[in-house]
Amino acid sequence: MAKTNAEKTIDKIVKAAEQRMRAGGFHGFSFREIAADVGIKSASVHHHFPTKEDLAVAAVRAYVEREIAVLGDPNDPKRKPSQLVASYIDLFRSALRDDHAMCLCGLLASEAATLPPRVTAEVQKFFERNLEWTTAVLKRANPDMRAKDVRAKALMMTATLEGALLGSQCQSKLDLFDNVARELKASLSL
Amino acid sequence: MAKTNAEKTIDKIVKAAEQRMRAGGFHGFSFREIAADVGIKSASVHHHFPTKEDLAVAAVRAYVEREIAVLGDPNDPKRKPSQLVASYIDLFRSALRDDHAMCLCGLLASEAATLPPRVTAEVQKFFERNLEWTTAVLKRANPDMRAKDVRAKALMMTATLEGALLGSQCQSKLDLFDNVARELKASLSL
DNA sequence: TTTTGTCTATCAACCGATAGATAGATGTTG
DNA sequence: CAACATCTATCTATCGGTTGATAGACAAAA
Repeated sequence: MAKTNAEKTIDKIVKAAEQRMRAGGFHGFSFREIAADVGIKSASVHHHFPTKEDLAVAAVRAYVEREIAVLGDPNDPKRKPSQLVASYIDLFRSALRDDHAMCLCGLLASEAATLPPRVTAEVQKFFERNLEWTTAVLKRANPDMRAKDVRAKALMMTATLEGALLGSQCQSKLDLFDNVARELKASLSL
Repeated sequence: MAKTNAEKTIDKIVKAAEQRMRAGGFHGFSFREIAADVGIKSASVHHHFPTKEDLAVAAVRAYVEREIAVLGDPNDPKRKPSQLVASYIDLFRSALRDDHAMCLCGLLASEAATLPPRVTAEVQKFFERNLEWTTAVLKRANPDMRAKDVRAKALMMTATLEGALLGSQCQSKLDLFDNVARELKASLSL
């Protein structure tokens, strides 16, 4: 089923909002900038997303859905846990290498205190979904480990990657990220 | 030597700017908000800090100097490396517990792409100074390790703590941070 | 004909920044 | 010491520009 013109416009708006937010956060972009990116007027953006909160929520949802889809099933027997971890790391790495940008939800999480409530809620979902996925993978890799310890390892994995993204993009050095990723892999003993 | 009234005002402005930025980033605060926090008018803030960039630079500098001063000498023979690491972790933890806020430089690093150049430069210095300190500590703890590996471990330590701050403050759960911190300590084998 | 997506035009509020007045502190000179 | 001059920190008032958001016209599509 082909997309209607309206759906194409909406996709373009959401994509532009994601990119702008990944560069400057929720307070760092405007409807007029988004409109210019897409090639329409700001009133037309408001027609699809009445408020800035609506637009940000849509952008975060799309981002999270895309991420979860790329990661796939953590219990897929055709993929080894070590491969899944590697693909998880590579997902974060690609944000830096391909988009030269932060993880959208990492950036928004840091602004959480000043975000509209529904945006904060969507960002929280990102971390919950990540924790489910990473916990499932690490549970497969460490079947004998206590659930609490698996969870702690899973938390650390995401935290380390988000933090590595922070530091690396500030200094725009991909090798910083790679050093951290290598060390992380080692500490997970996979 | 006592502080003049002007110095007191400047301190209040810088402190307010730090707090506002730690909540909403560079694009998330205004001169009028700062002025209201301090109890003066926005024109008076401009008198001390002509541009927003100037104010942000001053806030970051003060933040970094304070952090380095709290950490102290990484080679102080009276403090064991494990104690120094514990105090480093606690520094990040206190941001969450006492201020209910992000690390200023962690937040600004994520906005780096849209920051005025001198602000980005100060934030980079934060990470450089942190890397010097953590490398010195971990070198003491692992005298036989190759310098490159020590550096990687040091990078991971800061990255993990910044990332833990991100996730924890978004969900406003201190125990998330503590779980990550415990796991980090374990992986450093101290 | 109704619905939909876009437009133009506009709003009040807020933004960073500047100009100029004023009062008080500080310093200089007779 | 007294008188004058300068400097400093604040104020009020305002600038041009931007912000998120709304109203209403219009054309195309269903």
